[in-house]
Amino acid sequence: MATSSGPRRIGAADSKTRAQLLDAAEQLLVEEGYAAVTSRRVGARAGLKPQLVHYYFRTMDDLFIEVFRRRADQNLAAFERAVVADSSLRTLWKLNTDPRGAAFTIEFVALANHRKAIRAEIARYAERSRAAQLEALAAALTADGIGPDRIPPIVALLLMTGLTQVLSLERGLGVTAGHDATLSFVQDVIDRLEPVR
Amino acid sequence: MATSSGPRRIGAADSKTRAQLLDAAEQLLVEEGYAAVTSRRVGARAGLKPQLVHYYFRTMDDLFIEVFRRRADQNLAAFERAVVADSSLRTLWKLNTDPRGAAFTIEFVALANHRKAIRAEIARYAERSRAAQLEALAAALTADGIGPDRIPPIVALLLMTGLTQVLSLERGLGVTAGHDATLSFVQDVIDRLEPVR
DNA sequence: GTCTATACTTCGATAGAC
DNA sequence: GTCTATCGAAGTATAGAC
Repeated sequence: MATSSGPRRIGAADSKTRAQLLDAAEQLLVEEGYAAVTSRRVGARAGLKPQLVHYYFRTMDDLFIEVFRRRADQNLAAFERAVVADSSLRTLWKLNTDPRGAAFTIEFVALANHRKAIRAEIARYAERSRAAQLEALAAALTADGIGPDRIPPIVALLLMTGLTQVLSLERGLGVTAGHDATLSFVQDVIDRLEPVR
Repeated sequence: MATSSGPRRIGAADSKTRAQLLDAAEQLLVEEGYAAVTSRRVGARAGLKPQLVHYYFRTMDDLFIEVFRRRADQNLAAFERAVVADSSLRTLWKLNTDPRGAAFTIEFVALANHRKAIRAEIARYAERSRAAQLEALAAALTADGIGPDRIPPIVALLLMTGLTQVLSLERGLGVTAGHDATLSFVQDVIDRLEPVR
């Protein structure tokens, strides 16, 4: 049952202003970390009044969730488009090492660590993303003649994900010793499995 | 040259009160994330006045750095003690999968993302830790008959680090599909290289 | 070494006029 | 849909008495 005067007005989901606020929030998040994403600063970055943040998003958590969902959906769609075009191991590796979005991911994992609503949203995306990647990788390994007895696809996926993750994380710290050697080692393995013609 | 009245008093490094504040800060960090580590909450957790935080640590950044340094030194010392006692691949893997300190690491990486002084401190530790682990892993691989032509130690190290990292990160999100299969796969590999007698 | 007191800033969120 | 105005809470940091 609604209260007497209505809980509070909320802006339309297809508003242009709303999209501008999401853009501003995402920029701040990537450039300065989630602590910089406050209603006041998001408003200023968008050239709008901070109160509009609370008009379009009930709480700051809602804003974070919408920022995450928007980007996550885009990433997943891009991955699936790329795999349809070319599902080779080489392509999957290239998609995984794409550095864009590394800062984005780190911030959200940190946020997830102490905000339940956000953790739930990220977990849902992680599972969807995992399923899509596992399917693609399993197919690529089979095509290259690597059966699950050699290495189960899930193991290969976790190794690949972990490796790209640790590389981008260390790069963020300015620690890059051994990175080039590792990248060319992986590239050699792929080149041997999938000779360039 | 010191200013007329002196910049500000600072507490002794061996103070018991100071150690209590560090303990409180570390607990808050692990349990609730770095956003919960405020002078007021640290003071309350330690059963002390919040102003004492500023007496023992000039700024909150200084406090974070001391928290990090203390734990990092302990971890590094423990690693080196363990390796001296037993430097097998099996032991190195076990040390790496130890879940304690996963939350700790995540919080500091997030912090490093937007606080320069902290990033520098973490980078220094990452390099020291990397060198120690690389040395130990290279020796273990050699002892097991795996030459650098099979897999360069740095590659093996980044794979191992990345894998344990992604596993603990996902566990934090509640996403654990495929984890058991992956852990037992790694265990099988180790068991084959280093048969239990 | 610890206390009280306090200056100053920034935050989330809401009410109500336009 | 956007504005002004504002409340109340929480944060960092400092000064100075005890």
